[in-house]
Amino acid sequence: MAVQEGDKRQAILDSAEKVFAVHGAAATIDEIAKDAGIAKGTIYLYYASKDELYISLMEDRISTYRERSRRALAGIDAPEGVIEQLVMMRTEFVSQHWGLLITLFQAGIPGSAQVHERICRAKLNAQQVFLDALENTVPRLDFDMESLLVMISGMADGLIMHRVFVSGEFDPQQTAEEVLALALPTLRTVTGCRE
Amino acid sequence: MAVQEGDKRQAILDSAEKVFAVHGAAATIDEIAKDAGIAKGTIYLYYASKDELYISLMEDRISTYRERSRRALAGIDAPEGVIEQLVMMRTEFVSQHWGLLITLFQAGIPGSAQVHERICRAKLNAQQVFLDALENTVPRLDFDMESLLVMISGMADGLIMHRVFVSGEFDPQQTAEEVLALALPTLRTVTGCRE
Amino acid sequence: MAVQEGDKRQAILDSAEKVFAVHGAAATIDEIAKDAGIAKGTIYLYYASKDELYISLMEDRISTYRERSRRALAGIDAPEGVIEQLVMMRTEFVSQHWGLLITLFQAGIPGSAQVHERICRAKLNAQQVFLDALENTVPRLDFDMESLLVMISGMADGLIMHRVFVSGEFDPQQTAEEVLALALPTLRTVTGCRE
Amino acid sequence: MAVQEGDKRQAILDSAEKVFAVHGAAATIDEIAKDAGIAKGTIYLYYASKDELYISLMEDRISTYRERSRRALAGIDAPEGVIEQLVMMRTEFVSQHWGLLITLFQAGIPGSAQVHERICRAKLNAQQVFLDALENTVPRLDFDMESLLVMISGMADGLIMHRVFVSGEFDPQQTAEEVLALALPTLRTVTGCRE
DNA sequence: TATGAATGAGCCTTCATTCAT
DNA sequence: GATGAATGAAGGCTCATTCAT
Repeated sequence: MAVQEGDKRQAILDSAEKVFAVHGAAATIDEIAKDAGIAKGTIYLYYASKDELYISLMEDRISTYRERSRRALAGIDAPEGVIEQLVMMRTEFVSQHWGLLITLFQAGIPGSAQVHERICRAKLNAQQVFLDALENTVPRLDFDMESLLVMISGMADGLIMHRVFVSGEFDPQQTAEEVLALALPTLRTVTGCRE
Repeated sequence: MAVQEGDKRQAILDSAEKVFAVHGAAATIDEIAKDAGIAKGTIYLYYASKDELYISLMEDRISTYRERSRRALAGIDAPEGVIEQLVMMRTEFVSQHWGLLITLFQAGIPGSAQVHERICRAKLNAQQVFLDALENTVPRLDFDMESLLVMISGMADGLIMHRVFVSGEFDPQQTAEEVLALALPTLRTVTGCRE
Repeated sequence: MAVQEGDKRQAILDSAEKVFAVHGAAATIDEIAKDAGIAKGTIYLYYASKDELYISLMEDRISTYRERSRRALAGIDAPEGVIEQLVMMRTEFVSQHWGLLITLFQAGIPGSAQVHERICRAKLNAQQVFLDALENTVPRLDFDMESLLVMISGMADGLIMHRVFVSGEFDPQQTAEEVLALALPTLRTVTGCRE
Repeated sequence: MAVQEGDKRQAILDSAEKVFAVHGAAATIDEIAKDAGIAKGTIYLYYASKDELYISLMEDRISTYRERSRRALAGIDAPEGVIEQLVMMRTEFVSQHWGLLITLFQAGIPGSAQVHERICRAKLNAQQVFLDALENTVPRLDFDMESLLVMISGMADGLIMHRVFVSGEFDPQQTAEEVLALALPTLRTVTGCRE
C-alpha cells in the first residue's frame, strides 16, 4: 500500500510552494527536498529540472483555480455575477496561496523564457473561463470583452497587492467587496445596463 | 573633458537595465560590465553590490517617473485630468522602460527583503504624487481615495501587461485610450459627477 | 567497502596540511581539493568554510599531540620526566608536522579572531596535560608552574625553530638532547633538587 | 619646505604597522593609504609592492631593535648583563610594537618565500649583536653559544606570548623579571659560575 | 524507486597594481 | 611627485544535476 505516485508529486509541489514562498527565486532543491522529507535525487524522478518543478507548481495551482472558477460560474447568467466570481476567486486564491502572489502575478521568477511562456499560457487558460462566461451573458458590445476582463482583473490585483505588500493587512472578504464596489458600476457603464 | 562621475553611474544603470530586462534576476555583473564596456570591478566603485545596483536602477527610473508625473500634473484641477495623466504616464513609462515592466509594476525580483522594501517605498512615493493631485481635485468622498487610485492603476497595468506579454503588440497611445475609456466612467461613478 | 566518512575527512585534512604548509594563509581551496583528488565542492560537504577547515586541521593535530603526550606521561613521577617528555613530544611533533610548525607553536594565521581563539584553546588544552603532570610531581613551589612550563616550552620551540628555519637541519633526537641539557639543570634550580 | 622623503616613508611604515596589527595578512593597501592620509598610488612610489612594504616595515623595526640593543650592550662585560639586556629589549619591543608580535615571531605572514627569508635574515642580524656580546664576556664554553642564546630568547618569547595571548595582561617590567628569574640561574649552570 | 555523496560550472566580490592626468 | 579611477585575475562558496549503490 505504498504512497501513490500522484501523492508524492503533490507532496513535492506543496513543499515547493512553501519554500518558493519564503525564498523566492533563491529557493533551493535541497530545501524543498528537506521540507518534503525525501532525498534530493527523488525530486528528479518526478520533475526533470528545477524550472520544470516551478512550472508544474504554477500550472497546478492555476489549473485548480481555473476549475474552481469554472464550477463557480456554472449557472451564472448575468455579467455582474461573472465579475463577482472573478473578484471572489482572485481574493480567495491569494488567501490560499499567499506565497505565490508575487510569483503568480509576475509570471515566472526563475527567469527562462520558457518558464515565462508556459505560465502565461496557464493564466490565459484560466482567464478564458471567465471570458467565455462573460461573452455568454452579455449581448454584443462595442467594448472589447477581453480588454474589459483584463482591466477588471487588474483592478482586483492592484488592490490585493496593495493590501498585501503595503498595508500588510489583507482581508479577503473586505477586499473583494471593495473591488466590487468599483467594478460593478464600471461594468454597468460599459454594458449599458442601468441597474 | 573627462566623463562626469554621474555619467558613468548612468551608463552603468543603462546597461543594467538592458541586462536585467533580458535575464531578470539571473543577470550577471559580468554581463552588465561587458555591456557597459567597462571592467567588472569598476561597477563596484559605483555600486556596493548587485542588490544595490538593482535597487538604484529601480529607484532612478521610478523617481524619474515620479518627477515627470509631478510636472505633468501641474495645473490639472479635475479628477479626470489626474487619471488621464496616470494612464498616460504609465503607458509612456512602459514604452520607455519595456524591460522593467514586471519588476516595476510589481515587486523586486532579486529577492532580499531589503530590495523589496526599498522598491516598494519608491513606488509609493511615486503614487503619492497622484494621490495628492487627486485629493486636491475631488471633494470629500466616501470612497477611499488610495484604493481608488490603486485600482485604476491596476486597470492600466493589467491591460498594459496583457498587451505586452500576451498580444505582443503594445501601442502606448491606443492602450492609454482604451484604459481611459473604462477608467473615466468609473471615476465619474465614484465622484458622482454625471459627465 | 566504501570509504568511511571519517577517512575522507582525514584525507582532506592531510591535503590541507600539505598545502597550508607550502602556501600558508594563501593556500586555496582549489589546490587542497586538487591535492586530495576531489572536487572543490566536496570539501564543503565536510567543512563549512576555509577557516573551519583550517581550525579543524589544527585542532586535529593538536589533539593528537595532546593524547600522545597524555599517554607518554602516564607513570612519570619526577619533574625531570615531565620536562623530558615535553621536549620529546615537541620535537617529535615537528618532525611529523613540519609544515605546521609556525602555525602550531604560534598563532592562527588566516586571520579571523575566531580562528585565533579556537587554536589558542586547543594549545592550552594540550599544555594542561603537562601542567597537570608537573604539578603532580613537584612539591609546592614558589615559582609559578605555568610560567615555568611556558618558558621551558619556549626554550624548546626556540631551538627547534632555529634549527628548522636557520640551520635548515633539524635532527629531532639531537635537538631534544640539546634542549634537555639546558632545561633539566634549569628545572633543578627551580625545584631546589640538587641532582 | 616640503616634507622630507624619509619622513613620508616613515609615515607609510607607521600606518602599515597600525593596519597590519589590526588586520594581519588581511590588511589592504587601501587602508594603509587612508591611514597615512595619502593616495594609494603614492605608496607605490616608495615601495614596489605590498610584500616589499611589509618586509621594509619588519626590517625597519628589527633594525631599530638591533641598534638599541647594540647601544644597551655597550660596556656590558658579564654574561648575566647580556642576558638581562636580551630580556629587557625583547619585552620592551613587544610593549612598543604590540601589533607586530605575531608577525615578528612568526617571520612573515603574507607568505612568499622571499618575505620569510628576508625577515629571518633581519632577525639573525639582531641576534648576532647579542651573540657577539655573549662571546666577548664568556670564556670558551662547551655549550654552543648560539643554541644557548636561541633557547633563552625562546624562554622570553614563550612567556611574553603567553602573557599577551592567553592571560591578556602583559606587564613588561614584571614579565622581564620573571624571565630573568629563570634565565639567570640557567645561564650560571652553563657558564659554571656559581653566583 | 530512492538515496545522497560528489561534481564543477559559474557567480559575486576583493584588492594589488597600473597609468593618464 | 601625487592622485585615484580603472583594471582583471583570482578565490571562496553555492547549488542544480548526476549516478553508483
